[in-house]
Amino acid sequence: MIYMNDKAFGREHTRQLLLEYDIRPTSQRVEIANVLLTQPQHLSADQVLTGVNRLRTIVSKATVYNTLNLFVDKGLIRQVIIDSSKVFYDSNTAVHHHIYNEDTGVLHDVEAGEIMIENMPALPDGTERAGVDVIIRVKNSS
Amino acid sequence: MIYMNDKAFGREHTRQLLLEYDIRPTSQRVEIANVLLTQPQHLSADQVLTGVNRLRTIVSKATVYNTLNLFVDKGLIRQVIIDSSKVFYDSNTAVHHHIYNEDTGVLHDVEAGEIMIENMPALPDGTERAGVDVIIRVKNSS
DNA sequence: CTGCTTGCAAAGGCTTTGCAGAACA
DNA sequence: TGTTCTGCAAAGCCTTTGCAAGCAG
Repeated sequence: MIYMNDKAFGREHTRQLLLEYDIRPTSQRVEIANVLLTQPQHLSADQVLTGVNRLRTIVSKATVYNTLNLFVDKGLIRQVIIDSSKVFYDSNTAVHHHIYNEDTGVLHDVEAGEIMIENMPALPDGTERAGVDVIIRVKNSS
Repeated sequence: MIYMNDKAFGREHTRQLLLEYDIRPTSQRVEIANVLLTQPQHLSADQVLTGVNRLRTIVSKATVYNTLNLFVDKGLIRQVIIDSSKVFYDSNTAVHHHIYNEDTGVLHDVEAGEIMIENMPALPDGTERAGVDVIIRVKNSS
């Protein structure tokens, strides 16, 4: 299992990481992965696009979208859905939850161990658990 | 009228409900609220549009969107965000959570009492809780 | 060679908005 | 009368897709 901290190293490590996730490490994919691993954890597709082309245009918009979808499919990152117009890509694939400030748009991580969910209800017949998302929504106290 | 002869949610009842939420009960709003209250609980904007115009066109698309946003702002309904392309409007305003079947797209309610969340983490300074969303994602067992 | 990848532009889907006319207090 | 609503069409946003050219194995 790869842990967060192991991900943020140089390009060679990024290449290895992609290979471990069965992703061919093209130069664009390495750059995108590097942005995700180096920047603050929660980035929108547009932020990734901006980050990767900071110095000069390296990757097209279409490739950013396609690559992010690929990474999600392969399990390298996961989507965090906050509201209908805000999809974030989270390079922390460990089980954890989120606190979202509705006023500022800031998203915080909450370690899985910090929240105890008990009495998990019975799942519908023929189904098994795929994941649990907890989003604690906060607002600035007035 | 139509198939909505449900006595529990007659037009007069709906009108009163809107007034309680500080919403002026125009005819369009009453129709939209009626659809939300008599149909299965989780509807997309498009499903609301279809439902309300089932027999003949009563409400425009723009008004459906504007009205749903108004209802959310006023607290009459709430949004349930499943993924970036699936926003549902939930007329169950009681605190509760959801089970989402990723294979079938079916959304189930979970009574708040069925899940115990303990050790709620400290919130960031200057913020107060606005709500907690829990989505249990399941898939069909293979 | 053959199959992936990439990038551009175009297409899509969903939602919001500008504005004029209608409804309502 | 002055506000508030509604509906149409247009505009906006974000994301995906078609297709031709570029690369990799």
